[in-house]
Amino acid sequence: MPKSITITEIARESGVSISTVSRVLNGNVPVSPDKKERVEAAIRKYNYSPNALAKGLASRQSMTIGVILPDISNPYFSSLFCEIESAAHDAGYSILLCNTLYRSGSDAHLEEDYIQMMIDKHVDGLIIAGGQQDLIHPAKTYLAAIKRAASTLPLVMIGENIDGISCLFLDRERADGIYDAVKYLSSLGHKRIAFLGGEDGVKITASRVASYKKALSSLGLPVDENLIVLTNYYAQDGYRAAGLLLERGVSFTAALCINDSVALGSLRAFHDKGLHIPEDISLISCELFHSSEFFTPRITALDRCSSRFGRLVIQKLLNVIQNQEENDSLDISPKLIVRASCGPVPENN
Amino acid sequence: MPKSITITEIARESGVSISTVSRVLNGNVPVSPDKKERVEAAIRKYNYSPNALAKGLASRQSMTIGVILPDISNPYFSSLFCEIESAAHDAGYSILLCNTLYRSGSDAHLEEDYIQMMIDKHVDGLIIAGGQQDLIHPAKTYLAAIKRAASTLPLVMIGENIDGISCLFLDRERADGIYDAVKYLSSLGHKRIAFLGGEDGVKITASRVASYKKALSSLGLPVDENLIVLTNYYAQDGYRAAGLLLERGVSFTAALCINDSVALGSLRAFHDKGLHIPEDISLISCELFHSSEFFTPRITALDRCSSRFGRLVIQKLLNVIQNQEENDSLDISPKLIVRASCGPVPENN
DNA sequence: CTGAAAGCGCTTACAG
DNA sequence: CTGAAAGCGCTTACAG
Repeated sequence: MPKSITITEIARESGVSISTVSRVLNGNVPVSPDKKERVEAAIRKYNYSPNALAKGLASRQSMTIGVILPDISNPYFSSLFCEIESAAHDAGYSILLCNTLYRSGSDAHLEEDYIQMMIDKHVDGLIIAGGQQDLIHPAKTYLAAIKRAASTLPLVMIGENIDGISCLFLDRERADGIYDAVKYLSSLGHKRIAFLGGEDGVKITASRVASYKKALSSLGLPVDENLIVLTNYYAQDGYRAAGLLLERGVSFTAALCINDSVALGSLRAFHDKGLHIPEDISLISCELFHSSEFFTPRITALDRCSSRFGRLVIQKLLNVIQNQEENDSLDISPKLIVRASCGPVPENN
Repeated sequence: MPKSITITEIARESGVSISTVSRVLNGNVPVSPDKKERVEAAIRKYNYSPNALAKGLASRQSMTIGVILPDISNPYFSSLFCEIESAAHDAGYSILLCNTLYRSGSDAHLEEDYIQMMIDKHVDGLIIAGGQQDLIHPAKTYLAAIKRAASTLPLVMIGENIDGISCLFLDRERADGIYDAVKYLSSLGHKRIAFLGGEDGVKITASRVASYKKALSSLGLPVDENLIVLTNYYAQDGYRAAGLLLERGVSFTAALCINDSVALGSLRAFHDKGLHIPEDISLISCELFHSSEFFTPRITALDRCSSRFGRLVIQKLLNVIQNQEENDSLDISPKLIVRASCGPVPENN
């Protein structure tokens, strides 16, 4: 690869000092028009563009933001990421993305390593979504890594507060959504409502299950642990959860699925057993991705405004990095999008 | 934020020169055991980790690989990315990801800007998937940017060869898959087979449509332009394409969809018009993502081994970066996964 | 408005 | 095996 030309060449070519070239490049200090013009001509002539590594080292700003998440192929994370990337790019930052593949008890890459890597690369800010922070009991080494990161750079964690870590926690979880969903099912006459998908030991799951139980109780409906089947967050997990529920032989007429992917898998599993939605079973997704409106039937779902939330996240981080005022508060309360997957309780129930 | 400690502190603390610290850090040059031990102790004591920016500047290796793609929320790109990221991480590289949001004629971020940014950040290698390179006629400025990148760093383009650009082109497209799909439909008695989704002016679409036409001809089936509806690559585009096809009022008994997302949308559109799959219409997806096996009905689809392809891409790039031997050739010929979305031609046809 | 100089935190010949 | 020195390509007080 050819050696790229540097600020020194541009300075020589235009007969000024490198300081002056730097000044026209950054445009923050006045430069005399004629010198400015000569420098700009040289820049154009050589198609010069400054080395961001050198610039970052000297200015202590890498103009890079780090994002660590477990699985970019999960629609929740990818839509979050798109918002973050887009706004970051508009602000002049590029994104270092780490996909940890974290799943509890799997052979994932270590999140701690990724966090250290972000520190080493001197990102100007770091966003961590998902992963061990969502565990009710994260590993000590993970917490230590988070703490170290928080003391080194602006850090935004997408999730619940963790004691002893001082950084910005942004929690998208809102309890009211689940209540609305259960109430809607209840209004259709459903009494035995299952909960499918999500993962044991994970905060989001625990909190949604808790909201579900609370909603049932407050509506005078029975809470039955046999109606809760936790697996994971993907279509295959919805398929498995629905299958397990049916195997248990408990009666139910409706189910909450933790998200669209799980709803898709559950749909498939019920269909395989000859059960129809919504005639036999009513289904609601607790978190809408972009696809559920195309399922058959179209799935009633909670819209948690993930994409707007992504914008909030990056805005808050940029505010911290740039020492700016807070300006935005955002309504991300979940909204129930009623579609075709719920119906009245079947007659024989 | 506190000032992070540097190699100088470690050198002072352990009573050696920074050269020696550098040597134990990189472990390529022999260092006496006692000094080595003292340095390592100091490193542990201060939890020291070298500044990757400074290291990159001095060593001319940023240990970063750039990936530019149009939409990470598209399952094709996200699964490709996951493979790339994982293998890159194993080799010690981190990934700078740019999501250009490129769609022909949209207000996307300029791909040229992203390419320049990658050059500025001195990535050790760059992978470009999708975007303007897939157009039959890319813009001149885009081609110029690609050319500049190719002359500056190791570049892998995922797509067809472009004249005048010397970099590694890796094309995943294989003609035989489409033929197999059409032949399978033909064997079920279908004669009027539609093509849904994809985008006009885009190479992949053009090549799949060409393969489709060629397959029809070679099987003695009629080619009818009215049976081809190009829109785009997402579920909503499949929905729209199927709707447009029905509006045209041409008769058909089967359809090829350009990918799983389009198949999902088409499925929904046909269902809305009271048409059943596979009883009324047989459907095949020309590119499998992870979800079609959960659709109702399960969709017969071509498996193009995208994830294995991702591994190939990063391996080739690393080979170039590290001047290594080529070792891997990979079978990525498409395989038809027969599921439940195709049936015999309805009797009245 | 401008240049010389020091510095950002590393690596890498070079001489020993 | 080891240290002093130059250098990577920028920025940023400092003095004028």
